Formats: sequence, structure tokens, C-alpha cells
Amino acid sequence: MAEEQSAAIGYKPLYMQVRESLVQRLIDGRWQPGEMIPSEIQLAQELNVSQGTVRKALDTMVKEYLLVRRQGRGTFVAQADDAKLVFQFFRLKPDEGGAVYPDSRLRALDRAAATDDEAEMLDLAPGAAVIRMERLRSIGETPVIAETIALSADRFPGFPERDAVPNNLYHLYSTHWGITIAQAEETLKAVAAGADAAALGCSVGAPLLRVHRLARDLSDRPVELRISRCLTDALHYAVKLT
Amino acid sequence: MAEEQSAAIGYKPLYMQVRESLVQRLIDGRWQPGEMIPSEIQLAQELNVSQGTVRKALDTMVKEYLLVRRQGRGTFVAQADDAKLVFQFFRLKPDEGGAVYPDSRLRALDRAAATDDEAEMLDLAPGAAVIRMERLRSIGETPVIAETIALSADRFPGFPERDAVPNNLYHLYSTHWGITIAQAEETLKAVAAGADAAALGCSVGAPLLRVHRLARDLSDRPVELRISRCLTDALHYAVKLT
DNA sequence: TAGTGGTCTAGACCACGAC
DNA sequence: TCGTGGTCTAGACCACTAT
Repeated sequence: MAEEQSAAIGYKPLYMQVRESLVQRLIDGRWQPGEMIPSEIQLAQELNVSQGTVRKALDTMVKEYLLVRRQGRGTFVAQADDAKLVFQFFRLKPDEGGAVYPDSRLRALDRAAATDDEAEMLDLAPGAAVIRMERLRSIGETPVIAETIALSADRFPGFPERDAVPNNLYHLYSTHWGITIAQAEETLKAVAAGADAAALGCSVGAPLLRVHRLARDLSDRPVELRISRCLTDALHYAVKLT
Repeated sequence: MAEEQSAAIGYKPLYMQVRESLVQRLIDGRWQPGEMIPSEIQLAQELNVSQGTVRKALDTMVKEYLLVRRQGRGTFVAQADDAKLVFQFFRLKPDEGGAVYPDSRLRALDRAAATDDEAEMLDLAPGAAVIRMERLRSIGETPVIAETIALSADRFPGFPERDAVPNNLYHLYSTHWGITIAQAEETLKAVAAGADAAALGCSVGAPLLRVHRLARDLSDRPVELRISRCLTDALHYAVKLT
């Protein structure tokens, strides 16, 4: 690396510095999703470190789903629409049968002033403009999820019209604004169905799984606040604890 | 390692073979919880591999929470009652304030024939004997979780009487029978309160978070089936997606 | 056959904790 | 000061993929 190690205080291992330098290339868009990155040997020469140090940095980025290794071919920048990555942030599975990714129907798309909660979670000034969406997601013909999604309007200029919004939003964020969703925190509660009951085809007061998600980009900045109300009669939320 | 690499088919990296050999020492009880294990150098000599290979095996075991490294001191076998490990399998957090670990009151403890569901999940013969517990868990004076726990009676001979069952069951499994819970799969649903309503102090039909957990030991064998019904008025289930 | 990542080795030096 | 884990290097060979 160009800079020398500073004093003991604030010390960062070399491979973490390499990692940060490589993540910056993703943030800057110098490396685009799907693109093959230089080989470990090339990166090592470029950064003046050994191949082993580059390897350790790449290994951590692979574990973070930022890169994908393909033996014999090379290392590639992960894409939000990779079949496996689609389920990185989607944990609802049918009780019977394999994983499915529900279709979406956009019921509303507005610009509005952020609520206090939205402003705080998204790190915006009070009352800043947000893009807010209401979606109904279905498996086959059966509606299973009602979603409210809020985005900072500033970060998504030229957001598409209602008919042009695709099902996979994270892929849209990536292709149109170069924003990669790298991690998310979810909090789950059981709640009684209220205004969503009609859309979901359940009775008022029926138990719903409410999932509150804050999604962050590569720089850890909050990007999207999403609140989903899920019918869990034939679905469940799956978690592996290891 | 003693055995040579077999043909290409069924190939396992050396560090994974080392890992399996070390995990076996935990399964056998040759390494006890809290114990310091030999240094990397010693293990490398003993197994006839390099220190780097031992290190890679230890690194994976640390990530699995089986070992704990303490720089300058050594590497230790993880204990189920380590402050941090208690929360490895407990994801409910108060909406406000820091993490808490609820107290438990055992309402029932029986031996009974396994239900079909229990037999299948725990990999038992139909109708085999299980130990079944009903617990009510509270934060302060407020009941928040009703739990049903099923264990294979064969694997837990001499299970304590009702008054002698501690709050931390996984620590009990470890100390009395040498069974380490290494991983668990949870499935979550929202359900309406039924028979538990009285104990939890909510109304019948109130939404509860139902958590279905299958816990496995170091050999991946299912050990415990636990179904929790949680009041999520002031609690939430937290998940980090990375 | 050439180039890539995957694994393995051997040795060096540093940071930390116990003595 | 000593022993531990933490990091870094340099080089070797293997397995996989594409050509």
C-alpha cells in the first residue's frame, strides 16, 4: 500500500486497508457489477502487497457478498440479480416446496415529506422529501405481503413512473444510481391486521408478521426503510443460527 | 495428517480435515469447555501440517463459536454460559434499552410419547419417549414468552426434577451430558394467542410471534425442538442480513 | 496449453498478556 | 522476558475453465 503503517494507535491490518481500497472502487463505480476484476497477482503488484494479503481482503469481500469467485475464470463484482443474491435479503419461504420470489404490484408511488421516524432512520433532515411506495406482493394469485417503502428523494433523482418500477428494486438502485445494498437490519413483530386486511384478503385483527427493514449501502449509509406486513399462513420467516 | 489425500473425487482440503479432527475432540469430550487447547505450533507438529493450515482450521472454528481466541493467552473451548454466547441463540430484544435474558419458570416437566412431528424433527422412532417441558419466561414481572421444549429421553438420562432445572438449558446439556448446541434453525410465524393467552396476560386472539427452533449438536444431530410463543408488544426479534 | 483461483508451506516480525 | 495469537510475505503445486 502507498501509505506506511501509522503508530500503534488506530492500527489497521494491511489486508483491511486493501479491502477498504477495493470497496472504494465499488463505491466509485470504477468496478461495475458483473465485471471481472484484475487477478490477485495484478492487484498485489498494483498495491505493493503480497498475493496472500490481497487474497485475505478478497476473501472477506466474498463473505460479504460483494464479490464472486469462479475458479479457473476469475473474480467478479456481485450483481443484485444473481439468482442466489436475490434471496440474500428475502427470508420468507413457503412451508411446503422450494423458495419463491413473489411478484409485486405497485399500489401507490408518491413524493412526500418524511415522517419523523423515516427522517431519523434514513438520516435525513426533518420533513425532507422522500419517495414512498406501497406494494402488494403475491405468490401466484395469492397476496401475501403488503409493503411500505421509503427512500430519500435526493438520492434517487429521476425515479421511474409507477408503471416502470420493476419487481427487484435493489437491482434498480444498482443500475440507475450505482447504489449497492450491502447489508440490512430487520426487526420482527407480530401485529394485528388493520388497513391492510382488505388487500391481503384476511380479516381485521388477523395476526401478521411485521418486518421492519433498514437497508444500507456500501458506505453503511441508510438507503431504504421498508415495512412489510406478511401473511404467514402458508409462509414462514427462516433464520439459521450458527 | 496421517491419511494421504485420496483421489480427486471426495477431495477435502487439508485444513477441513484438520478442522474435523479437532471438532471430534470436542465431541469426544477430550477438550472440555473453558479449557485452553494446545498452541498452533504444537497442533501443527502433532498433526504433521504447517502452522498456517492449523490456523485456517482454528479460524473456521472460531467463526462457528466453537473456540475463542485471546491474543497473548491462547485459544480456548467456548462455554455455553459465556456472556456473549448466551445471546447466540436468543434474538429477542426490548424495543427500548439494552439486551436482556428473561428468567424462566417451569410450569410442567413430563416424560411422554413423541408426537409425530417431534419424532420426525428429532429423528426418533415414532412414539419414542421424550422429555417435554412447558416454561413461562418473564422480563422483570412481565411474562413475555411461553415455551414448549421436547428432548429425546434416551439422550438425557437422569434429567433433573422440576425444581432443579436451571434457566440456561444449553449450559445444562453441556455440563451434564457433554452435548454442545452448535447451531439451530428457526422458523417464524405470526399466530393468534390461544391456550397461552392466560399465562401471557393477553387476550385470546392477540397476535403472537411463534418461533419454532430445531437445535443441533456438533455432529449435526437434532437435539431439541422448542416452540416459543412471544408477546412482541415491547420486544422484537432482531436479524442482521449481511 | 495458459491463466485463474484454491491450497499448503515455511519463516518472519508484531502486539498482547502473564510473569 | 517469554509464549501466545495476529499479520505478512514468497513461493510452490493443484484444480478448474477457456481456448
